[in-house]
Amino acid sequence: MSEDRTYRASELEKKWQARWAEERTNSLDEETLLEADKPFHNLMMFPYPSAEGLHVGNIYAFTGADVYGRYMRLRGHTVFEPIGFDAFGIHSENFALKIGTHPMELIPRNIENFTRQLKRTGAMYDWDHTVDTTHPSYYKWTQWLFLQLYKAGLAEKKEAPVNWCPGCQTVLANEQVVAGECERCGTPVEQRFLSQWFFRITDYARRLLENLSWIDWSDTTRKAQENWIGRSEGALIRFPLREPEAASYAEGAGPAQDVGTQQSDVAGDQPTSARATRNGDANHIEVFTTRPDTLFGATFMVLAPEHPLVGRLTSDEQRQAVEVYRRRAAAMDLVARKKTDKEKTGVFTGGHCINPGTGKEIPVWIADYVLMEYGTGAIMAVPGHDDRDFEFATKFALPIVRVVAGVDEDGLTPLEQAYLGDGELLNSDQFNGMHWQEAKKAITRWLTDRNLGEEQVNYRLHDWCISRQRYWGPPIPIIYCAGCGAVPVPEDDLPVVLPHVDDYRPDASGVSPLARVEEWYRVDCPACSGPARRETDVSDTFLDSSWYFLRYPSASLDDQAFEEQRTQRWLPVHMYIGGEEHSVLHLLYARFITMALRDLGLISFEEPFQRFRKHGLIIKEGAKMSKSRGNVVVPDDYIEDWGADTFRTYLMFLGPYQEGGDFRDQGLTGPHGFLSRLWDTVVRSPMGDEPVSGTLEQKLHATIKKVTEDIDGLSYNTAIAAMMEYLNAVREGGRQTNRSEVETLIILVSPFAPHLAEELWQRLGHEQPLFTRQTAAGNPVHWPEYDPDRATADTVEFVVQVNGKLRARMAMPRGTSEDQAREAALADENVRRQLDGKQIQKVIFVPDRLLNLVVA
RNA sequence: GCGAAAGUGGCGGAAUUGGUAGACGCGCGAGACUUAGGAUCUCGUGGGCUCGCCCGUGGGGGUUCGAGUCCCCCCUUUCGCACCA
Repeated sequence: MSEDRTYRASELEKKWQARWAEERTNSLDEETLLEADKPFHNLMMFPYPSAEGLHVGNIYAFTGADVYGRYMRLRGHTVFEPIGFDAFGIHSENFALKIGTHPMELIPRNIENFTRQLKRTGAMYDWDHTVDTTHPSYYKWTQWLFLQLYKAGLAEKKEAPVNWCPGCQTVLANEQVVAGECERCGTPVEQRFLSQWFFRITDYARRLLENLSWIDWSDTTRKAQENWIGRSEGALIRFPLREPEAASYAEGAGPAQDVGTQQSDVAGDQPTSARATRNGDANHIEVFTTRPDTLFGATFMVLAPEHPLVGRLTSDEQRQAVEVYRRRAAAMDLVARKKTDKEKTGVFTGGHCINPGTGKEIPVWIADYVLMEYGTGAIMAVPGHDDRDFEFATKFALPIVRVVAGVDEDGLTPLEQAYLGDGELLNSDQFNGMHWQEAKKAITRWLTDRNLGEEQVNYRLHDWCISRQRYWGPPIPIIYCAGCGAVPVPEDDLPVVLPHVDDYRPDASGVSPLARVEEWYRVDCPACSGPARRETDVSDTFLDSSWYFLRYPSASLDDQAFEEQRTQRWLPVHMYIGGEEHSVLHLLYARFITMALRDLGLISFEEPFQRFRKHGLIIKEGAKMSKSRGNVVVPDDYIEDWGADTFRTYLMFLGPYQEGGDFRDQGLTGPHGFLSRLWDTVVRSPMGDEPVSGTLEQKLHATIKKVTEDIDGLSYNTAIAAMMEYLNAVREGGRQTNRSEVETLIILVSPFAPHLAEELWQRLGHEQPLFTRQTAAGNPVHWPEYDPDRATADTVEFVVQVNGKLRARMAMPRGTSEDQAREAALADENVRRQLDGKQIQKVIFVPDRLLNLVVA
């Protein structure tokens, strides 16, 4: 039976996978979902099922998560490890268009292929509780979620300048615009003004930021969110208006109407941010500044070209120039608009306002370097102390005044560039001599007393635009009626099923493909039964993924999105592992949705992920993997050749999991040799039944300790190295091995190589597998304990230094005293030669480590 | 420009309350064995030489008995953010 004794990974893995499927080893039954005593929700970011199949990067991510889940399971937890498919969205749709297959055919095919691949990796997914975001049974609840936010006033429709991708022909979220280009296709993004649905995530900016201080997440991810939310402290300051002499506004005339007509032909007059509604009242322009201390240095004001007060401030002489400039700015795509290296442009409006500090009149300009989307869309320009304002003032010969002086500087020290350093105020009346930090508070207080300003905190975060003028997404469940306005689809009528449309191509009109399907969008108004029309936009795919983790435990229920008891049992997610590329997109939205649901009383926690850890990225032979380079690792081939166990173990070994590493074909032989040797030890060579030998016992305990601690900290590479080291010691010199010496190792290796471990476990005569069907009571505890006393060696290698240089190593019993160590050191020939009869001036003794003799 | 992380043998990477630099693996060299297996086993493998030392963790300073680890300056790389007032 020699065949029986050869390590045939592929056959053996298929055997165990079949058994897991048959015995539902990894599926939780309803009772377990409801009652689990020690629940552990082990979540990984669900994949987008591309046509290319599972990428090695996916497997890397998933394996790291699966190792952790298996480890927790061996410690007795009931581990819920779900997987699903994030299959809506522009990416799928674009690909479907490209190959000419309808997404409703393409996506199920991709999902099937992904499922096959995922099963082959040996991860312990619960295939009875998966989600597919494109299935009506899932997006019914995505639509339901929208309705809950709508009812709570957190969803609103507003006309707004949005990022428009001419390539994908759709609106993009700010997060999907990378350096002014479409994240997906790289086309420069343009500005358009469309009526869109927004979620008021900015209402949660403060909480989203503050909770970052206590959630247990990878530091870099928290930092990325912190930057994205972008809190800045400063002041809101009101500058009284001085209207242009020649302006055609008669006293008492309603300027607002005029503003409206001025705006409409140029650009929308709505602010993007829900909170930026304060551009000033009839008599003031408001600005936000982080440097209220430089108020007296504000020598002019700059408004965004889209600012609603521009029309009113513009004088007749300047009107034409202003209009031309505004038109140009509106037409400009956002790449060009936001390029920082281009020369500043701008136009004087002819209008003025009063600097409330100096009481002097200052001119009001418009320029595209001021963005309507941030703050109030207007700035007080302080050219003396701001680089951008300095550049602008220099170009247009506007006055530059110094109001902060550093050491050895005074009011006469010329400014060759904006001064941003530390210093004291000058040219600022009663605030002269004050340190600028102090002046910030003092001037803000002074303004507050006069009702000309107040302290203000501003966030960079924008509201979340969820409308997409595309086909492949869940229709937004709103109906428009001439009489009733926007009416939510009654919950009983959900889902609003996405119809099968043959021509789902987007077009440049900015109107969704669904708007061409009259029989679909024509409906009766749910309120008045009159003729009405459905919303024809679909929602952003980030909405699908913002709540999927809530769905998993309740995935088998069709009467509610997430059932209370299950939710309480399994959420918040205990461990979430995923890529850093989702630091500010998915992870922020998921947090927002969770907070909103909690405020609505639908769940009882406000942070969705107790622990989040990012995984690193895999490169191939030192280079980024890409199709164009032709160096993409196709996992199927490797798994077929080497087995899933070797592939998994190698992926976890090639570098620190949280940092990624370099995939090298030759590298696979290392872990493969290790697993083969383990196999040989158990199966091919006779094992004795002696207890663990003395030195090995210490090594075994040290290994258990190391592997346990390393898996806890996701340091998989060093955990594997420790196991290799141990196995090498067990087999050293071809010695007779004992069953007692390898049995524990099989358990330690099982999170990485579960198939092999089960097979060896069985061959050692165990009737029950390591991973048994999970129950509410938990799992059998297999993970070994270690004895801390036995995990340390009795003998240490002790080092003797002379003047900090290594001169001798000697084996010493643990706990050797300084005197004994010194005696031994002085007996060493080499040490004696180094000392050369010199006077020992100082002795440093580190117990069980070293002795350092310092001589003159 | 701002922020974050990182620079260690031929290669992937170990080691930081400051205490033996290079664990483990790949590759390479020498040998053994053969049930020919992506074998296995043994020994070696940072550089240099006068064989006892010297040099060595991107570069340069510093603190210390002792620095890959701490401090200062600089260089390089990667990843975020980027006219955010």
